[in-house]
Order: sequence, then structure tokens, then C-alpha cells
Amino acid sequence: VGGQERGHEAPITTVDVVMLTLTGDGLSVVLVRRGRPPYQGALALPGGYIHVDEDDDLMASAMRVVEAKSGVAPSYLEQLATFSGLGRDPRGWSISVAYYAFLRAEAASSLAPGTEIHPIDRLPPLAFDHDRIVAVARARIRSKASYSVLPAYFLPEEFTLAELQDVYERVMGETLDKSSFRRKVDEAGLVAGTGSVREGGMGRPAQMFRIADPARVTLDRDIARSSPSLGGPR
Amino acid sequence: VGGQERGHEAPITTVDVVMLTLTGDGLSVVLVRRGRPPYQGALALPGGYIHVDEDDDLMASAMRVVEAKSGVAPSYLEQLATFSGLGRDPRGWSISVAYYAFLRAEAASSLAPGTEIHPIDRLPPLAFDHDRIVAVARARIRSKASYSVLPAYFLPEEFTLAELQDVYERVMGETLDKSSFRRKVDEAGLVAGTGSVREGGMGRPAQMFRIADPARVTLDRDIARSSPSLGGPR
DNA sequence: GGAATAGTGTCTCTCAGACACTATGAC
DNA sequence: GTCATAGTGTCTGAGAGACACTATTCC
Repeated sequence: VGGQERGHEAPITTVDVVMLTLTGDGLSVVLVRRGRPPYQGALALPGGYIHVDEDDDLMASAMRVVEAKSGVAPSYLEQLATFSGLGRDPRGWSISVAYYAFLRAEAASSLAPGTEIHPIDRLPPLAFDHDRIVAVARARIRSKASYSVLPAYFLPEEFTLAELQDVYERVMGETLDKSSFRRKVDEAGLVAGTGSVREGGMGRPAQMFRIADPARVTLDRDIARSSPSLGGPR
Repeated sequence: VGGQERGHEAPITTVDVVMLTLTGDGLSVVLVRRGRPPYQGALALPGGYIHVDEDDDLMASAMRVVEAKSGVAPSYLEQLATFSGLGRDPRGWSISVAYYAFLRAEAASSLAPGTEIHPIDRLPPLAFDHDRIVAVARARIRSKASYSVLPAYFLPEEFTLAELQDVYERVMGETLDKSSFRRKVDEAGLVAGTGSVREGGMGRPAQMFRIADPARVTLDRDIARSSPSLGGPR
């Protein structure tokens, strides 16, 4: 290992995580206050260096860093994009591989002291280019929510369809029709009924569901699916 | 600059580009033969180190690297994803920020000697984890083609709708209906008619079009759009 | 006129949204 | 029974795919 090509310095490389949770104010981001320069005292995304001796890959780095800084483990973690350039860190040319993460509402109460939760639509100024990273994350999540079970990762492992619909509505910021929602969720096959029912509430007890296949988050392969598709066969 | 956190080595960081073009065999990838170890003599994606003294950011690095290795400038370049870990480079823990690029058919004839073009569905074994990078790129492009003007970047700046439809069909690997295709292209507003018409062919002359707004590739904001959307308001 | 390609009109069938309905629990 | 919530049935309107049609050029 050691050293890049002769004559070329290596950029500073870090991972940063946009960890999202759902609060009374809607989609919100977990932030930490920086204890060291640069941007000492400013709010920032939880992030840190790669530990080549203990991380298998960047996703492992992201998971380790976010747990270390926030004190909790996210229910979902996925790569967002990589940000780079001379301008984003006063120490010099830098690379940040950004991830986004989901945190179950139940876990948000166990966040480490010093962390803060801010609504994604009303963020304070952040260190580095973290505002831009959050903006990209927000667009990606709002978009991906519409064709995936991602929002279910804000809920406990078992949930009712009413709870799931509520989460979708808060993530998307719009109200959904119950019948259409259930039809889609059912046809998509992304959730599976557990046998159990919710006890103790008012009204008729609800069936419980869980994410059908954690490895298969979206409706079909990778990104974006049944789209306008520019005129297709049958 | 200089050095990471105390006690942590920096990973080897490179950019690699999946440059695509459209040949008689369909969607194809531009590959180069490696002149140095590791994987000396093997086919690989064009890639290289970051030059912090001349590149503004990683996209600039990708553009520089792909031009240097292939001899041509792509018509489109976008970040794909970042690949990382101990296993992918025999020299040690490494990071590759991967981009994908489109090359106009006209430019493919000017490729540097030593480059090879291979159909994306029948690739030879590649160096590092470049097979995996190409697989991710293929999925992303096939998906994104269905809701964007991306395939137009395989064509000259001005093109007819028949040519555009042909390109879409070859990228997607399916035949499209002419009427539906034109309706979508028109409604999406992603192409704009130039005043001119194609001269010299057989039959009725065709109107020429160009990409309406190079900054706005997809149908709406960022990724994926009019999707099932899990039941929505009005 | 015919051949070739460009471009349009229109039918149908699917499916998402709307909304009223039924079901099952607690009291 | 009423209230509250869960869950379903059905109508309708927009739009995608299919395909036949018209338009404009060259010969």
C-alpha cells in the first residue's frame, strides 16, 4: 500500500452519514456538534475517517462511524453519492463518500448526548458542504420512497398498514388514499403479513406486517421502474 | 493537507469510467489494456489517480482520465457509485469512484489505438472488480433510459425522432411503438425541434431535434418520477 | 402513379384515484 | 345499540399501447 502515484498527493477521504428519523416535525436529520477544527462547534453530519485495519469496506466504515458518533445503529444504510473537490474542506482537496441511513423512531430516544435532531426542511447552517449532501439525500429519499418500502425502516419490525401509510404520508408530505395504498402495498409484495394482530387499541384489531425481503427494497431491479417508458410493447 | 488521522493509513483512491457507445452489437463498453501491474495485460475500465493539483473535483478527474486513456471526450458523464474494500485491488484497501459516460457514435472511430469496444452483455473478464462496476452501470443505464433523454447522447447534436427511437430500442433491447414514442418525447419536453429538416434521404424529409436542456436530463427532479406512488391525492 | 419514410388520429383496455361501503373489535 | 378503526368493492377518468391512417418527398 502506501503512497499514490509519484508526485500526486492523496486527497483527504472521509465518510459522512445522513441519518434520518421521523419526528413530529416530519423527516429529520441527526446532527452532531464538531469538537475539533475545522468548523469547531458547528453542527455537522456524523462522519469520520476510514480505518483500513478494521473496516471491510466503506459501508462498514459508515456503520462504524455513525454508531460511534450517534450511539445508535440505523435500521437501513445505503450509499448516496461521493462529494469532492478543493472547496469543501479548508484543509484541502477532499473526498466525502456520503451514505444515508434510517433510524427507527423507537431508537431515536437512545441517541448519544450532544446529538441533535433537526427537521430536514429547516436545517441550521452545517459544516463543510453538508447542506448540499443533505439536499441530495432529501431528493433521493423522497423519490425512492414512492417506489420502495424504505419508509418502513422508520417503524418497528412489525407494523400495521395504517402505521405504514402514516409514515409514507409524513415522508412524502401528502395524504394518500387508503384503498389505493393497500392495493399497491399488496401487489408490490414488499410486505408480508405475520400471523399476529395488534391488541389493545380501539376499534377493529389490525393485522401485523413486516418487510418481506430486506434484500429487496425496491419494486424491481435497482432504481426506478414502471415509468413512462417512452412507448413500449404490449 | 497531508496524512489522515493519526494511525490510519489512507486507502488507494482512483476514478474509473464506464464509457458506453452504441455499436452493431448494441450497448458496448470502451476498455483499455493495462500496461502495468497489477493485472498487467488485462482489459480494464479506463481509470487513474486523482491529480489534486489540476482536477477541480472527481468529475474533472474522470473526464481527464477518460480522455487521456481513450483519446476522445464523452458527450455525457455522471457519477455512478463508489466501490471499496480490501479485496478489490491486490495492493490493498482501495476506493474507486466510478463514473459512466456516453460516447457519440461518430466519435467512436477516433478512439486511441489499444482501446477495445466490447458488447456490454458479452464482456471478457476484466481487471479488479470492474465486471461488477459494469454490471451496476448497465442496470443504471437501462433503468434511466426509460425516463430520460440519456440515449440521445449517443447521437450527433441534431437528430431525427426516427433515429432517436432507434437508439432507445437498441439501448432497451425492445421495440417501441412509433406513435407512443413520439407522444412521450413531445410531452416530456426533453427535446426541441430545430427549424431544419434532414435532406437527401428517401421518403418524406424529417424534422431535426436536439436535447432541449442539457442540464435537465430526466423527466423531473433527480431520480425516478411518475411511479406507482402508492396511492396519491387527486 | 409507386415506394419509402415522416408524422397523426383514434380505439381500447388497464389501472390509479376517489369514495362509499362492510367488518370487527370495545364499551 | 354507538364509536372507532380495519379492511373491501366499485366507479370513473386519464393515459399507454396498438394500429390504421394521412403527408411529403423521390423516382
